[in-house]
Amino acid sequence: MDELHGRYRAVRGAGRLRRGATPAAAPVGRRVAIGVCETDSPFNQRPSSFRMDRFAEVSDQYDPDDVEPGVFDYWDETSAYERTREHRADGEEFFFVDGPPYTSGAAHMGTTWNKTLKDAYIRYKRMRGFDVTDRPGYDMHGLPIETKVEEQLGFENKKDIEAYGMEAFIDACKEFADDQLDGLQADFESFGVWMDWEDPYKTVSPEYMEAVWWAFRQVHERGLVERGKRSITQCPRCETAIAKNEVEYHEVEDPSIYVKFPLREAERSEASKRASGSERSERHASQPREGSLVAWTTTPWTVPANTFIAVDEDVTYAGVDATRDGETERLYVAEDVIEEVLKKGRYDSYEVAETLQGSELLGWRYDHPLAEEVPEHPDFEGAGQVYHADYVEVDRTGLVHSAPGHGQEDFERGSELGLDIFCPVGSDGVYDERAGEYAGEFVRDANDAIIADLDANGHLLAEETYVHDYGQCWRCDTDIVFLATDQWFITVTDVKEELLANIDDSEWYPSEARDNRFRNFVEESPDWNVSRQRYWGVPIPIWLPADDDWGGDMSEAIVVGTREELAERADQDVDPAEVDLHRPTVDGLTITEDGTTYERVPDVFDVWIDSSVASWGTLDYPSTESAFERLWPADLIIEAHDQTRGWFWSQLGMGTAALSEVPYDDVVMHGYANMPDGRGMSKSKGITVEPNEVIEEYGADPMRLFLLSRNPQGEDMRFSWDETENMQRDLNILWNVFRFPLPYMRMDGFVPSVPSETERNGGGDTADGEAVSLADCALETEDRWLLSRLQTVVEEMTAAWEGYRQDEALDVLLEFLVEDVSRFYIQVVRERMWAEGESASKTAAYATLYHVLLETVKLFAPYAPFITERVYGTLTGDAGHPTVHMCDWPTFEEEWYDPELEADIETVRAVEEAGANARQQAERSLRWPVTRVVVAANTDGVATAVDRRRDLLCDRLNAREVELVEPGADWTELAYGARADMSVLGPAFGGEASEVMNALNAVTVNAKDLAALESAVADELGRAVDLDPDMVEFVTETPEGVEGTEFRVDGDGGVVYVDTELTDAIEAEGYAREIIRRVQETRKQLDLDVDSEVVLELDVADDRVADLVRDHEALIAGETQAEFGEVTDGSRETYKIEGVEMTIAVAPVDAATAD
RNA sequence: GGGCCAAUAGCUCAGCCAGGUAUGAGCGCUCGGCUGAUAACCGGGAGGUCAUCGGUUCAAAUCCGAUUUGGCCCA
Repeated sequence: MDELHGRYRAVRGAGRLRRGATPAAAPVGRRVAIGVCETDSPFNQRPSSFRMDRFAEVSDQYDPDDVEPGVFDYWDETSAYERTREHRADGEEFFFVDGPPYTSGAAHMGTTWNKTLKDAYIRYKRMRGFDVTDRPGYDMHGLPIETKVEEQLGFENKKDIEAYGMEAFIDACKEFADDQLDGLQADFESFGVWMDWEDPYKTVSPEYMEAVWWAFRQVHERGLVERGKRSITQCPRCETAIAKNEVEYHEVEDPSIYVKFPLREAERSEASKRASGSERSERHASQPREGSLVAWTTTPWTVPANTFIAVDEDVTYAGVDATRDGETERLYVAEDVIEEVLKKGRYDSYEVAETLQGSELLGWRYDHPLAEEVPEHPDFEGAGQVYHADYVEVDRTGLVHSAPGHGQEDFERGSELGLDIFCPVGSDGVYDERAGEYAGEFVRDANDAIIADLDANGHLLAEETYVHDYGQCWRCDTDIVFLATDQWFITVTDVKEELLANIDDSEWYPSEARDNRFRNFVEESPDWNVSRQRYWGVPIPIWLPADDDWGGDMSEAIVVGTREELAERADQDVDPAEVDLHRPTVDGLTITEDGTTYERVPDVFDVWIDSSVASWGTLDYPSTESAFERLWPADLIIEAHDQTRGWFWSQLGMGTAALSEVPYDDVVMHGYANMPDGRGMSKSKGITVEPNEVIEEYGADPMRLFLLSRNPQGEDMRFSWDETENMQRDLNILWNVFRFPLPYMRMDGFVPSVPSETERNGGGDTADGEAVSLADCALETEDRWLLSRLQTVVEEMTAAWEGYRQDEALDVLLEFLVEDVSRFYIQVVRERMWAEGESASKTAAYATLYHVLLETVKLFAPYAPFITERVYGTLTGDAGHPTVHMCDWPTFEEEWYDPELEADIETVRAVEEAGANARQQAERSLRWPVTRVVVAANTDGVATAVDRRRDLLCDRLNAREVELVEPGADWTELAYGARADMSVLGPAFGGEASEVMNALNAVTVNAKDLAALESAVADELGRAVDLDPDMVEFVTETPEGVEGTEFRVDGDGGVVYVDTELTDAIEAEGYAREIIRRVQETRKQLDLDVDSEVVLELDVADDRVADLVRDHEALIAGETQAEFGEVTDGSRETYKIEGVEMTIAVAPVDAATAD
C-alpha cells in the first residue's frame, strides 16, 4: 500500500540542514496541495511581496524553503503559466509530445529527470518565441494496473475477476489509475514543471481510445492486420500473453532429461524431400534402422506435444552401440558428444557403429515416447520425423526435441515445414483432454509423472536437474509457458523496408543510438502481437461473424474505426458522444450486415498500442482534425534509452503502419538515473533516492540544476547529493550577486530601463523618463568587458541548447556567473558603487550590472524557475513581465561584442593571479600598496594587452606603477645564479667539487651565459674552471624585496614581479587601510547602518607610525563615516598591526542611531 | 548467452570522434589571504598505474582486440 500513497509534496520547514551528509529517512510529510501553504507560512502574511517593490530588501542568504513556496503562490495569484502561454499564442507552433508515464506508483528520480528535461526545453522554446504544445499524458491501461488491483482485492486469478464482475473490476482499475495520476501530477508540479495540468491526455478517455481504433483501422486498410497462431509467452496466472519485453528472467532449477525417441523401421518418407530437398539423403533414409534418437530437454511437459526431431544437416552424427548391464542398444547422437551423453546414461562401454552426416538422418521416423499415455499425440502427416533446423547446436546431444505447439523456434520451423500445430495446453497452463493421462494437470506439476512414464517405457536415458535463467511474468513472478495460440497481429514485417527508410526521417540525439541500437532492433523485429486476453485496455475493434467458422479472411471481418461508425453500424442504440468504449460495454454490441451477425472478439489491445498513437491521440485526432493537420508529426520527444524498444519503436511501427510516416522529428534519448554508487535504482529493493527527499534537503531549483547539468544524450546519470549541494551553493552566488547592488541602487534611486510588456508587443518607448539605459552611460573598461562576455555566453549557450546540450550551456552560464560576474566584475566595481553622491561612473556600473543580472536571470530561467522568478521580480518591480518565463531568450548583440577586450582581460586576470601569488611569497598583503609591478611578457600579444590595461592592472594589483618588459628583452634588474648538478660536477672536479659548488652558489651573472658564469666563478675562486652546460642549471634571482611568479594565457605568458620595497607613503597608506578595516569591523559588530556616523579615537603607540597615519586621517574618516574625537562610551580595542600597538575606539555619533 | 553504452584526482565530470607534455575543471582536503556581497569571497598546495591486459604507431587517456566492473536492451 505504501506505493499507492508514497508521494507527498514536501512540507517545508525551517529545519533543512544546510550541509547534510546523507539525509535521514524520507520525511513523513502530509499531502499538501500545490500552492497552498501552511497557516504559519510567512507568505500568508505577505503574499508574493517580492513583486511589490523594485529593489526591495531580500534575505541575506538564498533559501529555497523561503523562495519556492512564495513563487508557487505568486504563480497561482497571477496565473503566470496561463499568461505565459497566452503571450506566445501568436508564435510559431512547436509540437512537443509528452511520452505518457504509466500511472502506477510515484515519480521516481528517472521520471523526475525526464520531466525536468522536458520542462526546461519547453521553457526554452517558449522564450525563443514558440507557441509550444505542452499537453502532458498518462498511460493508464494495462496488465500492471490490473494486477495491482487484483492484489488489492485479494484475487488469485481470472476466475476471481469474473466472479467479482468485469464492470466493477474495470471501475476499480479506472479509480486506481486516476488516483495514481493525481499523485504523479502533484509530484511533477512540486518541482516546477509547467505543462497543461488542467487538460492532460489520458489513454482511457473516449477521444484517445478512438485514436487507437482509428489507427488500427488504418492499419487494417493497408492489409497489415491478421489473426494467426504464434508461439507466445503466456502467463498462466494472468491467463494472457505478455510481451517479450515484459518477461523477466530469474534463475530457476528445472529437470534436465535425455529422452530416447525409438526409431520406427524407416521407409523413405515424402517429408524427407520437404525437409532438405537433397538427393544424397535418400539412399540412407531408405535403409531400415533400429535404435533411438537421443534428445535433451528441460521441459518434460512439452514432450506430449513432440512433433519432430531437429538435426543440423552439416553436423556429423554417430550410431553408437552402447552397453549397460550386458544389454546393448543403438543410440544416435552428434559425434562430438558421444562420451558426454553415454556418461550421463551410465553405460559401461560403447562402440561407434557408423557415422553419418546430419543430412543422412533427414526423414527418419520415430515413435512418440508417450504414445500410450497421450493417444492423441501428433501423428499427422509429417509428424514423428527428423528435419533440419538452424537452431540446432552441438551441445547436449545434437538432436533437438521440437514441439511447435510450445517453443518459439519450434513453432516457426514447424510452420515452415507445413506441420500442424499441436498444443494440448489451455491459457491457464493446464493440459486439456488431448493430453490423455495428463489432462487436468498444471503442466509443471506433470513433469514428474512424465519423467516416470518415460522411464517406465524405457525411453529415459538420464535425468538430472539444471539451473538456468527462465522467464517469469513481470507483474506476478509466475513462470511463463510457451503456447501456440490464436492472437491478433500487426504484420510489421510486411513493411520492414518502409520502417527502415522512415528511421532516417528523424534525428536522434545522440545519433549513434538511432544508427546502431534502434536500426538493429527494427531490422530484427517480428510481427507485432497486439492482443491480450484481459479486461483493462482498449478493446480490439474487430467484429467477426458470430457462427464461429471465420476462416481468417480479413475482408470478412469488420474493423470499426470511430465512435460515430460504431453508432451507425451497431445493432443496439449507441450515443457516440456518450459511449464508453471499454469492456464490457462494447462486448455486448453486435453488428448485423447482409444477414450475418458479427460479434466483437473478446481481446483488448496490448497497452503498448495505447502510447504508440500518442502523437495524434494528444491532439484528439480523429475527433478533432485541425490541430493534427497543422502540427503533426511531433517536433520533439524526450525519453530514456529503454524506450528504444518501447515508445520510440511503437510510434515508428504504428506511424508507419497507419500513416506511412515516422511520427516524430527530433528524439532526445537520455539515460537512466542511477544511485550515487552507480547501481540501478530499484523501488522493490529499497534502493532509491526519492525526489521529494532531495527537494526537502536542498530545494527544487538545486535539484533541477543538478539534473540539468548532466548530459541528456544517452549516458546514465549518477545521482549525487554533493553535486546537488554545490548547485545550491552556485544559486547562492546568484543570490549574492543579485542582492549586492540592491541597497546602493535603492539609496541612489537608480531607475533602470526595463523592456516592458507593451514595448515587446508593439514597440514604442514606455520607459520612465529618468530611466537609465546602457547607451546613455559612460561605460568603463570592465563594464564593456562584462557586456561583451555576456554576448559570448549568450551565443555559446544558444548553440548548446539548439544541439540539445543544455548541460554544456549551464556550464558556460555558471562559469560566467561565478568567475566573471562574482569573482571579477563585482570585486572591481565595489568601490565605484560605494562612492557617495552622483557619479557617472557609478551610474554606468549600476546600468551594466543591472543589465547583466537581468539577462543572466533569463538565461537561468529554464533551469531554475523559482529563484529566477524571485530575482526577476525584485529587479523589475512592476515594470517587467508578470513572470520571468514570459521573457525572450537573450540574443547576441553585436554592438557589445569586443573579443579583443575579452582577450585583454583574460591576460589581466592571469597577471593579477600571478601578482597575488608573488605578493603571498613576499608576505605582503593586498591591502598594502606596492611601488611597482614588473610584467615580463613572452609575446607581443601579452605585452600589448598589459600595456592597454595598465590602469586596471594597477588597480587590481594595488600597485603604484606597472612596468612592462617587452618580449625578447631582459629585465635589467634581474640576475642569474646557478645550481650545481653534483652528479656531474663531482666526478669532474673530484676533491675540489664542493669548493666549486660553493663558488657557483655565491655568484650571479646578468644573463644565462656559460662563459660569463665561468668568469664569475673564476673571480670568486681565484682560478679558472671549465664548466660544461650539463653541470649547471641557471636560476633567476630577483632583486631584494622582489618576488616573481609565472603566468600563462592560452599558451602565451610571462612573469610578474612584485616589488615590495617600502616607502613612507606606502607604509602610511598600508597602516591607514589596516585601521579602516578594523573600524569597519567594529561598525559591523555595533550593528550600525552603512551610512550612520561614528566618532573615532585612535591611539598609535609608535610616533613614526602615528605621523604616517595622520597623513591619511581624511581617508580614514571618509571611508568609515567617522569624525575624530574622544570616545568615552563605545567599543575600544587594542590591536598589534605589523608589530605596532594601536588602540581603536568607536562610538555612534548619536546613541539613537546605534541600534 | 547476444547487442549497445560507460569506466580519467577522494567525489561529480571535461578531454577521446580528427593520437602529440593531463599547465585538466568544479567540489572536497590543506595552508594562507580578504573583510560593508561577510554563514559570502580570493590565492597557493597536495592529490592521477586515465579500470586491467595486449596490439597498432616515432608517439595512445584518445585507435584496435580481449578481460573486469556497472548500466540498458534482448534471449
